[in-house]
Amino acid sequence: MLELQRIRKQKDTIIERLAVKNFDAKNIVEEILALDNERRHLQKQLDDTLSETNGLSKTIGQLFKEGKRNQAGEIKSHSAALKARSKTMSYKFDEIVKKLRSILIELPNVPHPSVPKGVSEADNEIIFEEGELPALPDNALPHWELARKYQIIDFDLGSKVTGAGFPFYRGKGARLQRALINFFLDEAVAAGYLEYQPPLLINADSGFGTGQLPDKEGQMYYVGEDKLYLIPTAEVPITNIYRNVILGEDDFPVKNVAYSSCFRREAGSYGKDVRGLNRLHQFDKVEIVQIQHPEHSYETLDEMKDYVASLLRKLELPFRILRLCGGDLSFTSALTFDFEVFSGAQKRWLEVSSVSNFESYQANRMKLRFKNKAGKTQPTHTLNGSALALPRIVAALLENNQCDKGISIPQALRIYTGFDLIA
RNA sequence: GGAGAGAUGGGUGAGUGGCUGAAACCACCGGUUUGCUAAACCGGCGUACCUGUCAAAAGGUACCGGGGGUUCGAAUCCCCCUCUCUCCGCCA
Repeated sequence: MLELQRIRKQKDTIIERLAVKNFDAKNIVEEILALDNERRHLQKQLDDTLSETNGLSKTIGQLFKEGKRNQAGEIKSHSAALKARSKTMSYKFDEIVKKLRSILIELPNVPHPSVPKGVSEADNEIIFEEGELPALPDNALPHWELARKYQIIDFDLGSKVTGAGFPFYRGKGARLQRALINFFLDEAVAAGYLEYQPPLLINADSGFGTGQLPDKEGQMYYVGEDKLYLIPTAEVPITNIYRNVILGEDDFPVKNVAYSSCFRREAGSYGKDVRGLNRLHQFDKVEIVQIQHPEHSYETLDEMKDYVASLLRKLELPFRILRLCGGDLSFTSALTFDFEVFSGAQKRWLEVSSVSNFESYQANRMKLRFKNKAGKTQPTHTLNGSALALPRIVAALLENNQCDKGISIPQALRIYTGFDLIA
């Protein structure tokens, strides 16, 4: 949610920049400003009336003490009339505030100046590429066939027990999962992140805080019996730790990491993109979250970007970094870098991480603030990134490292897997 | 799941209808004193919105878990919800 003050001050800039996201903000911004004016006007009226009533009440108390009951009675009736009036005003005021808020949350975050205009992922800007694409023989197998061949992931069994998109990992496949999780967590802790193990279900307030609700409600699994949602990413519980929190300047940067299973309904997904591990309803991910002073958040974004790159380098996977264009940028993000690894047999780039700066958009929404040097509270900036999402990493590892003897494990992972080869 | 108790500012905790945005103490910040540290003393110390202003100062309103009600007036009385604690039951 954008700050109202900012909309008041930078109306034109905001409209201009949101155009990069292909969002026509003109009308909505005008409406917000009109409602805001109305709200302020009403509040002034209401406050004045309440102030008058408070004054009268004090007088009544005084008169009662002095035993002047008759006089008090007169004022009482006046006060009662005022009260009725303030009640009507307050009702109207609440309506306006509610409406203002509901419109305010429809306004997406303003993209950073470096975000290129564009309508789809085709317009994303490749800013970095590293590693050699694997030269696999023509008979190289896609990961879902390798998974079957070596009996390390069972998709059919998942379908039987749960449904499509809920695979079983088995034997060395399961061990590989565990190895990756430990590898990612250890790396993050070494980089200064504090490890958390979050709840996998969250309440509606938390869903709202990070922006999953109300707009992406259909993407989360909902446990109606208890009014809880399964987390689509650890970002939600980890960032919401700081909902309604006021930090000190000394607390920056807050660096947290968490492994969690992630649950996504992925309603509407279909086709070749979703085969095998490419898109699942349940998957594992290690997520890094930082909370930073607004002046330093972009340095932090770079730091996180470099960190994710270091992981892929250690896994010896060819990868590239994309700067998302306006059209592909999420509702809440100001700037996002996507990481893609090349999966040799599918001959496709697969997204394995998304590192974003939300600036104050999430923080303002969840009232995460800090006291600045001047002693005023202002929203912090929040950032997060996957480091990393497992399934597509596994897909690329399996496909790229396949050879006659089996699938070889990259050096960095071997101390975690305890084996060099899946055969 | 059953029974009971409770929820007050960063913390402890007072407050059962008006003079309480809230005592006191601790923590914290500033100052005085002081070889240094400590102690002592003095002062400050919540959040949001509105008015005001170049900015401030100043003022107003709301907030004592959340929502609603009674009353001229509610932290204080009533109703609902949430959460916490204790005991019992169940259980990884």
